[in-house]
Amino acid sequence: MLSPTTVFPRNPKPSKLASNTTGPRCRATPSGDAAFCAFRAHHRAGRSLDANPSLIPALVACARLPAEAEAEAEQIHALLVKCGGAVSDVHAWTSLVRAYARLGRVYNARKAFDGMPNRTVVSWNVLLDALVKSGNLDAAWEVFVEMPQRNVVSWNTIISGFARLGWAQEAVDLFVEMTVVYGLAPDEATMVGFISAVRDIGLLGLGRCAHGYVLRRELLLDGALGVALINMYTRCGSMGAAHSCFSSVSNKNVEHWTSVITGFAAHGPQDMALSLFGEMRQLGIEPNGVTFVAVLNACSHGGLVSEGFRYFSLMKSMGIKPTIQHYGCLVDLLGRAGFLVEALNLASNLPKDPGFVIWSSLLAACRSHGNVEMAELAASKLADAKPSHGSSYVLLSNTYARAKQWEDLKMTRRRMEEHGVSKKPGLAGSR
DNA sequence: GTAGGGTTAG
Repeated sequence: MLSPTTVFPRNPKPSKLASNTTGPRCRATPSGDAAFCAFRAHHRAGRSLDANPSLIPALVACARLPAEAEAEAEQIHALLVKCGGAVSDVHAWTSLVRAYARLGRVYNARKAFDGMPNRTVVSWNVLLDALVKSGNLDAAWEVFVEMPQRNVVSWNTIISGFARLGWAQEAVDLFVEMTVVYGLAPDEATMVGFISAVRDIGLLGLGRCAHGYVLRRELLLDGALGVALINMYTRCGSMGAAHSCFSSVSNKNVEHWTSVITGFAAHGPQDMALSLFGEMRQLGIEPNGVTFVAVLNACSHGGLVSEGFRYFSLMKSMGIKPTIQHYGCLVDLLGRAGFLVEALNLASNLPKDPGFVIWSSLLAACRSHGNVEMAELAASKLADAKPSHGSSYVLLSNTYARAKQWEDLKMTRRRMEEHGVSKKPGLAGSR
């Protein structure tokens, strides 16, 4: 850690923000935030932390820019440690807990919280959020139960936490408890968490009810709420509802567009996905890497091989770095279209480990194009990547069945039993 | 001057 007396790093270019600050002249820090500058100026002028009017803004900046503000955050951290419990203001303490949390120092956040002279429901909510964000749902739940008061924000934090970390049913139950037992009115953020949970369970009817509530309350679809609703409908395969919901969003951002494009890419018509992508670009909305996953997926499901590679080049020319998902789409694109050798070539020469999704995509392509030899290769790669993956055996035996290789089929079934792999039918699938 | 939300390859 840096010592409290280390000088803040200097930036050769003074920022616009810095010239607006009062107090002694100073230059902007590399993070470009005037708050640190002002904080440092007051510190240099000999003010104690408690009397530094820029303490909270500086801590807020640490929380907002955790990556860029690391040096600044470390120094404020050091100053706070040195001053012990000198800071008495509950807002400053709360900002400190949040700054630690956003910097990934959950232990420090907890320590600071424990040392607070007094707490408000906001302080509790900050701690709760810190624990949820760190993925420690057990600790978060303990805090939620222990809190002296809870408000809508507390409920939203725990509900969205459960939903995000894969506990959708629990999130739905908590939503019911909040609304029915405690009589609290859900707001935008509550509905986002609830609708995401409903989406994961696939409860379209409950999703429609949630949409109805959103309309009655006239909640804004501009932000995350619109995205959550569109996504819920697309995952349930209700593309008509997804599209009309998308159309009703007044200020569409890249995530609204990406959600609806993802839906048409998966469920068709795929040219709808591509024309929406064109429309989006004409409106000047910048696609991101996720948008291109959807676009490539549309090409793959629509059998548009050369278009897919054109979009892939376009993506790179826009400065977006391809990820394993993009390569996965390309392998799928080639494989589905019957270019099995090219697909295998691409899969074998990826910068990263292809992972089980790519091998199972290739295996599925081998099955539908009847290439037994390559199917065996893909199946063995898939078994290496994910030994318990039942679909590997199923796809392979389907391939043998198509090729009428009954002995190989029997052997595969036997191996499946030996490994204790079973394929659960229908809804209770591998997810 | 302190709190909560969303899109990703089979």
